[in-house]
Amino acid sequence: MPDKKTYYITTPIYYPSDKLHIGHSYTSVAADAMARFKKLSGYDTFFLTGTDEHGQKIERRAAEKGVSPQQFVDDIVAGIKDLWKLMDVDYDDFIRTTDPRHEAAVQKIFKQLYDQGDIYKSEYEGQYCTPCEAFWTKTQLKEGNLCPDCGRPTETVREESYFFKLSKYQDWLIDYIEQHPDFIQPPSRANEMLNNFLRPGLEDLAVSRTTFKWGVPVDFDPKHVVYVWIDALSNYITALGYEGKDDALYRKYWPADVHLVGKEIVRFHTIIWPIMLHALGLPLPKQVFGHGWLVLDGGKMSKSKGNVVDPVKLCDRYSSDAIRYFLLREMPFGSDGVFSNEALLTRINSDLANDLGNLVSRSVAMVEKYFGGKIPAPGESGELEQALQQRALALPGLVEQHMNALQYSAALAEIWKLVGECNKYIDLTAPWVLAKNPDDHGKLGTVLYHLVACTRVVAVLIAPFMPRTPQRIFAQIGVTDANLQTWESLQDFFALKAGTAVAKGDALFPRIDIPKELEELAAAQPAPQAEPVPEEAPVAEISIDDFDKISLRVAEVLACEKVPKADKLLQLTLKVGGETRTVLSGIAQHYAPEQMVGKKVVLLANLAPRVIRGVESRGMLLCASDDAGHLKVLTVDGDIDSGSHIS
RNA sequence: CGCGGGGUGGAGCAGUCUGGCAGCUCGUUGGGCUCAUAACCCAAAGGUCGAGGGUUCAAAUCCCUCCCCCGCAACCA
Repeated sequence: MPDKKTYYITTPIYYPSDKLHIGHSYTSVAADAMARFKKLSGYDTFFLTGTDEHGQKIERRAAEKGVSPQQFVDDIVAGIKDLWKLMDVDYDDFIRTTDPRHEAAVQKIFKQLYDQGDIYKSEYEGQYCTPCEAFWTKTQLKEGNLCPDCGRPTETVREESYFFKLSKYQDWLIDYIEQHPDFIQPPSRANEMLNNFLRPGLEDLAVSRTTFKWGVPVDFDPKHVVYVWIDALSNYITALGYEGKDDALYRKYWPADVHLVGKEIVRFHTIIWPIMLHALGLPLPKQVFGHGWLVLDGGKMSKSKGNVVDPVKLCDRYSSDAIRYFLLREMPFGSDGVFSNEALLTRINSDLANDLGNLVSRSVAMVEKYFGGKIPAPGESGELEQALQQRALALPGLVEQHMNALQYSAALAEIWKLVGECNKYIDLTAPWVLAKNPDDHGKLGTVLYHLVACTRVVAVLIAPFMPRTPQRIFAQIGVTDANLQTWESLQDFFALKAGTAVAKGDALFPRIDIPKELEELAAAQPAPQAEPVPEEAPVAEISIDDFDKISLRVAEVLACEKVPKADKLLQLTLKVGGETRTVLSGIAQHYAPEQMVGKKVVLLANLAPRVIRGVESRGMLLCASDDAGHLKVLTVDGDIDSGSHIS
């Protein structure tokens, strides 16, 4: 048997610090559908997913729960695997960065890069927050070098670190990207990478850490662990056995045909990863596809908004096939799409229940009613029949074209055109009229045969997208022979034998009463939860002496204007007793400048001055804010002279 | 001038690269049908294609200017 063409597709490896949400399902379902499609259409396919399990965040999460990091990730990974099972995400391998096979290979990769001089040891100077045990870059820090996590001051610390020479390869990469327009998809993402990162110049990348232990040790310098870049990205080849005992899979499947990634991590996959591979002398993946995000009605998904969409609940309620269909049909793969319950339910009703489900239902019902449940033999084909046959025969090719461009939505739309044609065909031929005249019995048989035959084609083609529904359709139209469920069988429109017994079953997708359903969903929606507050450090008690260090004054806002080019900053001119000062405050999204004028506000008056956006701010306005993001400035209760002291 | 995406009937989108009657799904209205999951089929209404200018026989599409929205970045003492 000749070797089949191979196809290797990957998802990102997810970070198991929390349960996955519908956004993760989106990527995995897309990868799964593609893998299934390629298998169906004759490729030797390999589909990899997995988890990125190292790092400080996991280490800390585990410590908070009082379990070992390994125990912590084991639990979450079990949940992730359950989710993929529920959603029929049928991966060929699940790589965990804690797998010994992976860790060993990562050490070898790291060593090789070091030996050839692409990784060198140096010092990494950064701001370190001791309580959080975390390094932060200059850009991550809050003003005054405060820790963005806990708000406490950080100190400048030099940490020994290994660095990867990205800069050495940047010109090569720019060239490569320009020469390979398909490498980064959609093309807008390539522009983003070139303009934002590559052309301005790359800095060498710190690829090891000494501040936490939960990672792959650098074998020749065990005080270091390999940091996320090399550890995580290399999964795509370590899973195949690269640098392992048996690299047959690597030799067979690498380079990958496509890495599917969310748009937020395109950067790592199109800059760091290609450079790593190139430095190792390995070929690059053929394509990195950055897909869009599911955006919720009310904005991005977040726990504090209480709008995280749980894929498990959706699948339980509507079936995983329905959810998969929605995810793949609703939006073009490269762009963001809105997820709403209403959009989901409308899709399920119109496409799945009304169009497809009802077509199967009415076709099978007529075979039962008019032909005693046996599929009739087709008679002579008229114009309508020939048109249907041609469409059905052309369909696999069209679907394949769209899938090769990762246009899932277009592929499904193409399949649904045939569904639509069938429904129309029923109206045009009016089988219930034919049934009344015994002379038309043959014609009636032709009509019903074509309906069932088209249904078979549809069932075969939707299998990659909706793995469960085809079997339910086959059961109804009497297709038991596996040979009638293959890609090849679609070349013969008449493959289905007359005389086959049909069996009417339950509705494939029961119609949903949308207004009622939306009400129930709203009622079931959990109230917005506060973000679990692991990072909130307890505030230490202070003495009255500590408080005496703080000078609070009443200040009157004389003038106020927006700071140009800053979304959040207002520049206020304040009268504090006899003195006038300028203070900047990040409240522009809550107050218009004119609203502030005349207010008597509370000023932290003895705060060290600071220059922000070129303006010196002398003091800080006191404001109250809640978890939901509301913000109010503090004012005094009634009139009192500006400059008054507050204690 | 920080980077990028977007503005097309009531809603969500395609079409823009490569100029040629403005299209799809949902919704609305009217009609048809009774095999079917109140499903299906047909028809209609509904758009100054964000604004203005330019090129052209012809612009949603190409060029210039401007406005608005969304990410990212910045910023939030």
